[in-house]
Amino acid sequence: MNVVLPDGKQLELPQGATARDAAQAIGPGLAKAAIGAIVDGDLYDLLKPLPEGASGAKIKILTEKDPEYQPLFRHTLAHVMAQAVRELYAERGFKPEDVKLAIGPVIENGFYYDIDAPTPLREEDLPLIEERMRRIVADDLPLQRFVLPREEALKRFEGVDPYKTELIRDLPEGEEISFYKQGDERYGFTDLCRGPHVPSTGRIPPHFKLTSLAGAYWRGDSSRPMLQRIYGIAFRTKEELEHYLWQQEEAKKRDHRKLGAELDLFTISEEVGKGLPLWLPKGAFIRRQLEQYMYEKELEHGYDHVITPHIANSKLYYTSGHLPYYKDDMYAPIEIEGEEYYLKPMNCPHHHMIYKARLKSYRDLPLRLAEFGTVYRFELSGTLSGLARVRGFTQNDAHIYCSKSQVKDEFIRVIQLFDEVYKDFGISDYWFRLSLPDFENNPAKFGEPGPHWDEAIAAIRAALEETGAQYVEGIGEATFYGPKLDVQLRTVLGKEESIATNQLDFISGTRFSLEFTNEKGERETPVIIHRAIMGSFDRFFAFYLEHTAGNFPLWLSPVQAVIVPIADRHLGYAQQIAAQMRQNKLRVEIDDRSERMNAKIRDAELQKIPLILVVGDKEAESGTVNLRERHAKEQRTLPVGELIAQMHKRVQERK
RNA sequence: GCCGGUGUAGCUCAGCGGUAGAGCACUCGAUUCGUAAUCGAGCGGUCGUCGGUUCAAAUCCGACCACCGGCUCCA
Repeated sequence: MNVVLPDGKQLELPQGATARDAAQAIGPGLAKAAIGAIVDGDLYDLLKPLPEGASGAKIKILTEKDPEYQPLFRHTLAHVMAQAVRELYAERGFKPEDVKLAIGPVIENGFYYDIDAPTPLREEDLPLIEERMRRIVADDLPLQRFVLPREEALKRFEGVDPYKTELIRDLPEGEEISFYKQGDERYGFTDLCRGPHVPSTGRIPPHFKLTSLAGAYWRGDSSRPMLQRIYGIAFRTKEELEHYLWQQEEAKKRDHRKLGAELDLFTISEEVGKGLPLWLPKGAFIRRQLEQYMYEKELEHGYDHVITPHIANSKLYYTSGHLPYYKDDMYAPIEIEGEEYYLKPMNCPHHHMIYKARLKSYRDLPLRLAEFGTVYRFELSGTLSGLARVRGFTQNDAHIYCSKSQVKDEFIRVIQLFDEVYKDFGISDYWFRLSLPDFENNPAKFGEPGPHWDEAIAAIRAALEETGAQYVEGIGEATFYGPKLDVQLRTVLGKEESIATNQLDFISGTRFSLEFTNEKGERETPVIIHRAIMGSFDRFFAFYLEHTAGNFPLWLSPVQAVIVPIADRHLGYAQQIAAQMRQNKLRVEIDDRSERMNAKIRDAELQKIPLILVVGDKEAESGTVNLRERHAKEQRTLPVGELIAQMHKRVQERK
């Protein structure tokens, strides 16, 4: 067969040749330096034969200088770790096969392996495992790849490792079943593996570290065994590893739970209940600002605001179809006068009843009902986290009732509203995820495919295309009543998170017998768009707090400025300008503690107050303030009136 | 909910079988100072909870609770 090198040269190779053979054919120097290859865009190792019929394939030999080879050593490290764990247990008197192995893939910055060990792994085992790993790397065990027929492959694992057995059984017929072996039977490790790997363990850069031990269900299914997952990170260079660790440290400083405590924004009290946050005055102020902002935005965009109670009769949720399917995710019912009431887990049914309260004409549509609706959901205790995952939260909720022909335009308006709002908050790195139904694997949830699904999906796709929004698609995450459009972003810790969600609903209209009279005088059922721009105020606030590291812009800062009098004799002047600023609706505090100015400035900086106003003799005489901006060393002096005008301008511009 | 880890003063942490400690914060006093921590004194803890072992438990053991890292879930 023929392969094409990056410089366009053709290379003739025998059938079954590997990338190693290709490198050798090019030259002995390259053969020595080679560590992997890119073949038609796919990462290959030196051990696996190039794809059959690869004639004309473009091949690029990788050396340690090419960052693309990173997954190779991360993958091999997972194997090295598995070997190390087996060695550790062998030392503790177990047989190697007592340590059962599930999967060990490459992930974003490293790798993990899911392990079923005879005794639980403990955190203190990690350094022991890491030490053995370093030795295996130093011993430079060569890797080999071999293929077995399905029967023989199964024979290796049957009755020994149920996980590998299941993996092989689930491989599609005709799929090649390959193994990678490092070292030998006496000192080494063999694993069922698709590859690719580095050619020997000595080629793994020593810049790795085991980071954590965690539980993980076999195949992510909570009804199956809980395995132990060891996470590791690995990089090509020491600098990359150190940079990553530094980044993680920095990110931890921005954790909204930490900042929430440091800046007196919110607290969670065990006595109130877990997942039920308490907003302290400063946090509550910002939350109110967010609500006020959204309230005005929604007015501009043609929404009507409604208010509904926090609980509802169980009948409402039978009508909606949420009971009994979501009963386990709701707070237990309250029995009153022989009837059951639930804390509301969502606002839609209440809004549907508002729609229904008066007869509707096509002239009323689209009808956009919005509410900052507080809902309660019984989330699993292990998932709760600060304000980002709670059991009681307030949604920036709205339901848009419209005709089928209006769906696309309404979705466009929703997407545009996202753009507008997120831009105002300086959030630019977000994308949409269109979640589609999975009829094949979950017919109970999604029912039958049909034109309503097709039309709904087509309308959302059209809206996304027309607005040019960035989006990805995912199968199986739709709701039972329609496709879902989530808004995704990345937290400071690099994790992808859904910040908001929108759903198209062609079922509730029927379930609740919602109607409108169309142009022809006929009764028609509206389609409903569930939309939440900020998602929940709680989670949005958590994200935004991390995004800004607590450096809120002036319009959102609970305290916009702190006045620092240099000595007590300047207190009168400080009070005078504070009064003047407050009359102009500015939020200002005076630091009148018996502290040195340096201490006051330091504390104001730590509290991330946007403006520090130092006043001393010079300022009092001239009616000015000395302004020091947050995190800026330089200062300027300006008249109080001008300061007020500048602050107003910034508040206006939301800067 | 499940797996692993952690719970000592409001916060950050030391102490890890023999009478509970430090810094910061707070209160009081002194200081009145020009751009990131002035000095001194005082207040403050049934060491997460309950039970066990021991002459003696913050310290060892068990159960529970909360939190952290994951898994799972997210209408």
